[in-house]
Amino acid sequence: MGKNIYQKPKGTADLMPENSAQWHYVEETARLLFSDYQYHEIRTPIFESFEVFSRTSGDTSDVVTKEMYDFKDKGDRHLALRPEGTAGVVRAFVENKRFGPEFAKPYKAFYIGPMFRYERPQAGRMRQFHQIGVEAFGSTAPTLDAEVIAMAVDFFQTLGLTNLKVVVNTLGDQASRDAYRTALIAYLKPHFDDLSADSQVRFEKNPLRVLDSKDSADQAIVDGAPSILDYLSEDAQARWGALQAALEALGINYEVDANVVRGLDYYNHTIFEIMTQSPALGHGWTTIAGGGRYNGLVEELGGPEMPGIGFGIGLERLMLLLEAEHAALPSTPPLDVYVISQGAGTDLAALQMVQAVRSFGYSADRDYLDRKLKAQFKTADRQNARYTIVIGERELAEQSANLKNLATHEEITVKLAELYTNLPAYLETEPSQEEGVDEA
RNA sequence: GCGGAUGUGGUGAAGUGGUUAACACAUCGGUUUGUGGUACCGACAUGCGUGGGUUCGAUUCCCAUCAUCCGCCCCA
Repeated sequence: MGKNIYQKPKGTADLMPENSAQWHYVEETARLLFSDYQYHEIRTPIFESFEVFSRTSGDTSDVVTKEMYDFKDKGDRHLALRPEGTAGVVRAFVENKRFGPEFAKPYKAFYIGPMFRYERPQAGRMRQFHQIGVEAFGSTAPTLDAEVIAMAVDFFQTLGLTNLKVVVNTLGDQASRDAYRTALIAYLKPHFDDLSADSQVRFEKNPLRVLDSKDSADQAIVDGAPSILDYLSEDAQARWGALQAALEALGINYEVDANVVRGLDYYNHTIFEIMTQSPALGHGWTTIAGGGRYNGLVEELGGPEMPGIGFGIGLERLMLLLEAEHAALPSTPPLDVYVISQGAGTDLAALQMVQAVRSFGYSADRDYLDRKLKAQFKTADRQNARYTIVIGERELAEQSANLKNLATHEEITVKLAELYTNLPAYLETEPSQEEGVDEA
C-alpha cells in the first residue's frame, strides 16, 4: 500500500461502474421525454468567460460573489467554471446567432452536465454537481411557460415521483418589480431591528429574498408584507392571468406563492419551483426543480431583444430522492453466457467462444484467472448468467462444448462449429444487453 | 463564510497507553479426481485518515491538517 492515497477534491464524487446505470436511466428518460417536446441537447463549455456569469446572474447572488470557481488561465483570461447552465446556453444562442429568422421560434434546447459551486457540501449538494435543464428562446407566450412547467412535471412523473407540488409566482416586468421593491423596502424598514441577522443582510443586498426566509420571526413579518401581485403592471397582470389559465387547461395542480423568489437575478415574469417532501432531502418541502423567465438575458449578452424561459433540475438531489422513494430504477443487466474453460489448450478456445457469443449480440464473460471449475460456476451464478458453455480438455478433444441452462440445469453437448454458426438456436433467450427497468 | 458530529481491513463494526487489533459479511482456497446459490475448514489490516507532539512505549492522550456526514447562508 502506498502512503500517498490521493483523495478526490472536497465536494466531488466518483460515479463507479456499478452505479452508473441509474444515472444513465434518468438521463435517457430526460432525453426521450424532452425530445417529445422537441427539445434537443446542447453542449456548451464547462468554463466560460467570467463575465458571462457575472453579467447574467447578478452581483447580489452568492453564486457569483462567493461561490464561483474562477481563475486566470495562462493567457490571463478571467474564466469561471459554470455555476449554472442558463448563462452558457444564452451565450451560445447569441454567439451562434440562433436568434436569426431562419431558426424556428421558440428555439429549444436542453442540457445535461456538471456545474460547479464553491460551497460546503451537504445532502445532495456537491461542489461539482449535475443539472438537467431546458431553455426556450423567442416567445413570450404564457402557454409556453405552462408547457415548460408541464414538461418538468412530466419528467418527474415519468420517473415515478408522485408527491409533487408546483409553486408559481410572477415577478412582473421591470416596472412592476421596481415598484414592488420600493414598497417592500418601505414596509420592511420599520421592522429592520426585528429581522434575523441573515435577513438584515438580505435587506441590504436583495430585499426580495427576505420573503423566503425560513426564520419564523421573519416569516411573521413577511406575512404582513405587500404582495408583488398587487404591483403588477397591466401587461404583467395579463400574462400572470394567462399563465394560470394555461396551467388550469393542462390540469396542473399548482399553488401560488407570492413569496417565492428565485436566487438568480435574471428572472422576470413567471418563476416556478417544483417541490417535494422527502426525508432524503431534509425536512418539509424542498425544491427539486426551479426556473422561470429571463426576458432580458439575451440582450444582456449582446443579442437582440429576445425572451427566454427555462428550468434546472439538480441531479444529485433527484437521485437521492428516487432512491428514497424506491422509484423505478434500472436493474443490473443480466449476463447471457458465461464461458468456462478448464485444462491445457482451452484458454484460446474460450477466448474465441466469448467473442463468438458476443458477435451474435449476446453478452458474454469468462474467467481470466485460471480458476477452478467450481469457482467459475460460482462466478457464473453470481453474475446471474443464463447459460454456461464449458470447454474443457475433453470437449476440446472432440471439438465440442457443454451448454448448460443454469435455470433448468439442463445440459447438452454441441459441436463448437455448430455454436459458432448457429448459437441463437440453442439459447432460449433474446440478447439482453438493454438495461431493463425494475419497479424496485 | 459559520456551527455540530465522525474518520479502524473490500464492507459493517468491536477495542486497548504496552508484546499476536475482536466479530460478522464479502473475497479467495480447501472438504480426494471437471459443474453453480447450502454446510464445514482455512487464509485475509506490520495497520487503526494524514502530519506533528507528549511518553520508556500510542491505533488508544494532545495539536494541526485533510476528508466525510448533518445544519445555516445560498441554491439545484
